[in-house]
Amino acid sequence: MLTREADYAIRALLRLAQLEGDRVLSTTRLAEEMLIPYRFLRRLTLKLEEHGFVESARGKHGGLRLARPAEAISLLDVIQLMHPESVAFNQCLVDEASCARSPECTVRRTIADIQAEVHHQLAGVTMATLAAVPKEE
Amino acid sequence: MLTREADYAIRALLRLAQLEGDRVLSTTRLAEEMLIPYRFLRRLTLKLEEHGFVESARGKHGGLRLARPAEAISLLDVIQLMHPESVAFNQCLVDEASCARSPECTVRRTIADIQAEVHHQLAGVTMATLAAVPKEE
DNA sequence: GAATAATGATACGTATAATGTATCATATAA
DNA sequence: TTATATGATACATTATACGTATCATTATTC
Repeated sequence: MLTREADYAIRALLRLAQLEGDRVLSTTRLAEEMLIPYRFLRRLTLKLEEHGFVESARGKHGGLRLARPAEAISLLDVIQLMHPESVAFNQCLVDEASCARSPECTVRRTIADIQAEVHHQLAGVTMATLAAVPKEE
Repeated sequence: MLTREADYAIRALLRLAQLEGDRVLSTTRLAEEMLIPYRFLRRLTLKLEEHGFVESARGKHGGLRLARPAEAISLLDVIQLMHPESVAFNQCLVDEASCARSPECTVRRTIADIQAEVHHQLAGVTMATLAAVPKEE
């Protein structure tokens, strides 16, 4: 399950992907448009900036823009940044030492295969993909 | 991420799937063999029984066995019983009313598609599938 | 029939994390 | 110089995952 934080991050980045040129959008408007709690978004965008997903302009008429092409930001990227565990399918696939069983155990291998497939799919959807969908949102 | 409860349930059912005939296995041994905390397993098996996954025999030499064929118990079945949220990929896919956005929003539809694919895969792996793997566990 | 070994049912405790809010500092445009 | 923006943290509140504990009931075996 996506956390709200990851969900909000995806929606915020999607909106920024829709901006033209090097326009910026303020966090205030971003929060309003995407129905995200303002203060939550503020904290969240700091992390996005820290990790090179967005750039910010301070002061009046400041705001945010993507720091890299929308094609270069996948759902997997965002989720792994915001909440790595939500794309891990079992504890042992995050922390090997957390499980006393064999690393080759049937359950682990089976779950790992499914996880790999999901990661592949999540990596295939980028902010450009989402932004290209005729908007209904 | 699978919860420990779901993980344990899968491992317990897998072990029971390996029993021959209508043999039973006690919770004590099941816990030992599959490295599951005994009391946790006790509570967990009640739920499995309540929902028709296992049958129990009480008294001395009692224990548990599968209540239906191993082929008829998929990973999806078990996870959905133990922890439905862990196979839901977003809050809005569990509780429509939790989100004020359009049901047709891009993010929701995209995540829903990926969720459907994962469910398909989880439904394709049964306790019989797992039990058939040459054991290394 | 008493002792033993098993499950049935439920209640309790604790630590972590998700979600959201608040505060103060800093930068920039008009 | 004022207003509007972000930078950086700290705080509060639930919810829940995980594990433990307790008492009752059933069936086998000697």
